[in-house]
Amino acid sequence: MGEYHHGDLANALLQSARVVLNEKGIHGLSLRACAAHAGVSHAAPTHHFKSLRGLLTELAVIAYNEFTAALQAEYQHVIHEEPKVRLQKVCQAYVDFAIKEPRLFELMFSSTPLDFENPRLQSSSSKAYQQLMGIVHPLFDEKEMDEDKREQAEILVWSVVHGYASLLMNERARTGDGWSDDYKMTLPDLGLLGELL
Amino acid sequence: MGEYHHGDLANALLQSARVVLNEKGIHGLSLRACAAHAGVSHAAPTHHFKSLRGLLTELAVIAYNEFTAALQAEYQHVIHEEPKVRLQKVCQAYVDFAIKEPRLFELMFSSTPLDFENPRLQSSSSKAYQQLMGIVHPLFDEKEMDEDKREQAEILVWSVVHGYASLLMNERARTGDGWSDDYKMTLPDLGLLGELL
DNA sequence: CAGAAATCTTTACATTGTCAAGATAGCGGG
DNA sequence: CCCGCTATCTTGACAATGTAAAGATTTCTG
Repeated sequence: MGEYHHGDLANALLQSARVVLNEKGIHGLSLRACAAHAGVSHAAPTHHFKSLRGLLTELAVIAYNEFTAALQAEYQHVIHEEPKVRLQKVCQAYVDFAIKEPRLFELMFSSTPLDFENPRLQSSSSKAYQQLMGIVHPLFDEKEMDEDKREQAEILVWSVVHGYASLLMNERARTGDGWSDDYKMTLPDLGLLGELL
Repeated sequence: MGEYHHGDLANALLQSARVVLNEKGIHGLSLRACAAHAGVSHAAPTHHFKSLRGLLTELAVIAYNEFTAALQAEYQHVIHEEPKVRLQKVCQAYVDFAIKEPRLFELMFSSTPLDFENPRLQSSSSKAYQQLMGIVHPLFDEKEMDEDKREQAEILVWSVVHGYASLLMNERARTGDGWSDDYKMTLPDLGLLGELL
């Protein structure tokens, strides 16, 4: 059993962590459970990640990277559409990621104690933000807005899509991980806000 | 030391829980810490709340009630203003609650394992939702929208204010519980979305 | 006023994060 | 070829925590 020098135990543990995360949820994820799933001793993870916090942080880095990639992929896919459609579809991709990887989304944006001093996490999370804002920004080119208003409007767009995804995940948690009403999986037309406000 | 029959230990423990929550954060809140703060033995809380989950659930009930009360108070305060101003100010009250009681807001909407089967929690949380929707709904009276669109637009309004508050709390967690940029504490004018979409 | 019920304490145990010490493998220098 | 060095992993241990069981104490009830 005691195989020394696994080769790439750090990544193997991250893979195990992801499995455990999806099975047991974020609060069932323990260092010892990851170690057991990877087939190593209970204290092995400590030598690769400083602590549980360290492991969750590295997993969050992976999550942010996949999240950014998903947004980028959708953006490339709809790059020739008109601005409003682009925005709607990229925002839908935001929601889709939360639906497809609810535990990772939870890890990224819930109040999990991550190490925000970690430069890897800072980089990956700020890239995700820059990615989304880089997509939203061109929408303002036709409008007449000063820089302050632009930034505020960008934040509002981010807020609405993030809020929708968060509330959807929240409802998912309440109703017990199963969705009855599938129609909520599609983000409503953002133009409705334009009609209203 | 061993004073039996405290009188109202359940509420005393909830008060202690609130203090501990504000001091140590949601992950530092333990049954034993609450018991110690209330001056009782470490196993006392179990007899009033079934488990840690039970205590967090009751604390969330208090949080939802205060949240609803805050929204209601602001609504009464601006009831004579025009619809858009009403909406903006009530949404600001939503954000203000998150700013004033960040730990309670965290408890309510983060991925904390609460007992959503608890009828008290179901009641208090759904009341908060009904409260906000009851405020948003009159805004649609002048508009021509069918019922489906109305509901979707309501959800979007909820999403934008909740998303803004969530992202603000998120940033607060990253920057270490201290705000440098105070301007973010005021929700941007929702009319900006109208100009854009 | 005595037994019963409610309330709290004490004791105990499993789980977990984390640290320290030891064991094992791969590696380079003689 | 072999000795020692370093990285890697295991074993053992300890404190904190949730939680259950059993005992002690107070209040209630008939």
